[in-house]
Amino acid sequence: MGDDTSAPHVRVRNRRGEGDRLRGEIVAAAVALLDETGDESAVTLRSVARRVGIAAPSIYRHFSDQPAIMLAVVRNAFADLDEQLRTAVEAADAEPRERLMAVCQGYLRFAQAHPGRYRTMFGGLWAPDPNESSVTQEDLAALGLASMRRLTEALRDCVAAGAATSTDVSADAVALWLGLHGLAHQRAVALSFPWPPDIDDRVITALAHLTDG
Amino acid sequence: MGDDTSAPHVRVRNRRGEGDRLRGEIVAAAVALLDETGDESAVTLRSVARRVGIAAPSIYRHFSDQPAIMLAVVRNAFADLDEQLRTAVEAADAEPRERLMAVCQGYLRFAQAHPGRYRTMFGGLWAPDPNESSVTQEDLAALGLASMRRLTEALRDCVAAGAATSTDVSADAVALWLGLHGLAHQRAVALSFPWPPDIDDRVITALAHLTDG
DNA sequence: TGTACATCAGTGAACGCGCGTTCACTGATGTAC
DNA sequence: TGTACATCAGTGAACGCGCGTTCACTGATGTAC
Repeated sequence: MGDDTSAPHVRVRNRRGEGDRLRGEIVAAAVALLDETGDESAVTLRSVARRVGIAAPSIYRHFSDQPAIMLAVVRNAFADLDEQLRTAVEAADAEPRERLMAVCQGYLRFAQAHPGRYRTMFGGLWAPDPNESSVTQEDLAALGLASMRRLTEALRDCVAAGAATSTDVSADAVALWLGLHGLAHQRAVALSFPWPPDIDDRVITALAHLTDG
Repeated sequence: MGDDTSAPHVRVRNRRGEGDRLRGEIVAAAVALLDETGDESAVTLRSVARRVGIAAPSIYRHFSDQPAIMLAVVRNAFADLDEQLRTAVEAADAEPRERLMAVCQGYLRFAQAHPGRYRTMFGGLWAPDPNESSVTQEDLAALGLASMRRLTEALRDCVAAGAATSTDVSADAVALWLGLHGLAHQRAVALSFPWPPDIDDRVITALAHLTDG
């Protein structure tokens, strides 16, 4: 569990022309630190460098500063989340209600499997200062859009099939996401909480306006 | 806006026997820093001391270490939240549906008015390490209970009056809280988000299983 | 009423630490001739 | 095929900073006699 025992990891320098590999290693190390500690502030430039097995200044070849690493981690996490939702919906059978449940459960599973990453994605603290960052506001707002879209489509299909009674799919999809987020976030955070056994279904069914059966 | 212009604040030393006043000033300063920056990590022992106008070591007379300040801030915030819910429900008229809406709106108003404090209360990062803190796990779990209770009671009254169709009030109150939390947290965090105009009612009505009208 | 003294409220200097960042550098390796 | 050299991948030492915490202290003030 000590830093010395994990990853003694004698790193071999990348071949000439393949220096960009290090970028990926840096992000992976940051993600690992985040998942292990669950604490954003444990992901420092120096801790990441130690984890990768390089000198701290080597990071500057790939990231302009420390917040840039966090930004890459978050982008990466949103891509992972969307990928998980995609495979969840593909694995489900054709029935719209099943597909919606699959998307929702996939979302909750992601949060439960990676609580540190989830908290960071939606915690807002990693966000670069808009005054001195080149990352635009729209750029950030777009991050959750892909997942939101999957949820909206799944809900729309339910309504079309008569499995849900929503009369404003876009707005209800947002409401449904808020419920999932509340659930996912609290699970990612709470040490103990009096969870009712069927809380997932309870939240999803109510917010999606699913019909009985 | 600079630290030098705000609070030049020549502090007068407390009278003998009234040293405990400083404890309150320290918590108030920590809350102010949290509300202003929205960032937990900006609340350091030294920044709090600067804000109060005392030397950093003076804090040790009242708090054993830095996490102890955060714990006091969080306890204080939960007490404030419950107080706000109490007055909200008192101000509402007798109709159960109105009272439930008042509790929910009071909750959302608190989060919107104090986003930094809200994030900290439910962010889990301030939590003292259970291994080296005397604060018990139950102690922490009890923090949100008072507010949860108010929500449950309001929902129960709705069901009794036929204004809501829940068949498991305790579980549905948790579900309702999760929706409120998702909403409150996302509002406290997001720089921009495509909020549907009636999102509050949409979330509350669905999760509380309110009947129409 | 006067005075010695214990206590209280708070200070100032110093410590070691990990942090982000800079700077000038090193040594291996692909490439141009 | 040989070789000079530009480039690339990464280093090591150092900087100033703010942090939490410790230590021995100071000076005002209430209290006991």
